Amino acid sequence: MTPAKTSDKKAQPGTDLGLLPGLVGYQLRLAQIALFRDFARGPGELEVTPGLFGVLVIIEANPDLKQSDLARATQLDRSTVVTVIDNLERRGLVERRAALNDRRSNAIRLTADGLALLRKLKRQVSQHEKRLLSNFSAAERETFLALLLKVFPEHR
Amino acid sequence: MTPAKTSDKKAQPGTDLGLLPGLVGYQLRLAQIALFRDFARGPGELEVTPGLFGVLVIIEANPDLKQSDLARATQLDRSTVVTVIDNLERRGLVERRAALNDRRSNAIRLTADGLALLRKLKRQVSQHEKRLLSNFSAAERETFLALLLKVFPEHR
DNA sequence: TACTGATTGTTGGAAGTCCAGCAATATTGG
DNA sequence: CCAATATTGCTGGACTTCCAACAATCAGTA
Repeated sequence: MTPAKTSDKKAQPGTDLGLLPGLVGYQLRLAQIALFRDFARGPGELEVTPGLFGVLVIIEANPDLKQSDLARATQLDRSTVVTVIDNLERRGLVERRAALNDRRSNAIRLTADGLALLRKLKRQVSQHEKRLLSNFSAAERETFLALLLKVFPEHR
Repeated sequence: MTPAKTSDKKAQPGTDLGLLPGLVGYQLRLAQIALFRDFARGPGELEVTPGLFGVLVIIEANPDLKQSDLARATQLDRSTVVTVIDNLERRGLVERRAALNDRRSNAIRLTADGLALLRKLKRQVSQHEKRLLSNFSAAERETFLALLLKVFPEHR
């Protein structure tokens, strides 16, 4: 959930990056940027960012979710979730209902359109992952995933 | 180079994350977010983001760098570099000089203050890396770095 | 039950980033 | 040498995100 459309930027080889390439933090950052740029790519490009995709998946998996819980699950601020849901609601992918037991909360759920889009997105994301890991063996993929989880274990 | 100060958000265990946790792209994203949040942490907190740190390192390693080259090296847009340099210049860490051979370009270099700050930052970043990899053996660190580089090899 | 404190969604303001387009300057081809 | 093209830094507008503060509502306690 950040800007970045589809510009094809490559690193400038002529420039000295100093100590950066040896920093795991730096490479993690670069990989994430590249990931974001690649996400929307591919034949059937749908107007969704990795963050929005995550939001839709979580809403599908947790019908009538509260916005605050969504915020916690996605690591977004509550106020950001307001904007995000505004966006998705305007596009008819999601709807806010009154929660049953709590008059403060909204119960968020996918609309039929939202569900249909999510189906397409899942296929697209699957392609994206394939592309991402095209150089990886199955074992490497597992190792990579395990190491990523190890970075900040307290956060999951 | 993104917002995010120091809020202590943890994942909500009660919420089903669906297929997300199995996606390398998702875990990469999460790790990057956690990385960002941790970056400024620590005893001597200096007001710099990972992105700004990278900018300073590159400027130090390439005296009289042009803004456009900086943009390519940092994967930022040229217009974003304008803002970033404005910021650093206002803080007296960096200066724009007229380039010698090209009247369009600026030659960016660190000021004495910038260099001094960068020294401190390097120590801080080193601590950050240690924290980041506190659960990693040396071999795991190497493996992790190698796998990160493998994600989008065409970009380096 | 009535207070006190927490939680929920929202708004407003700030920051960082992107893209499209601009004028000034460089570079290249005829 | 000149015209066409490319590059450079910059501005303006749009997004996304954050934080701080708020009113409404809920939950726990005296």
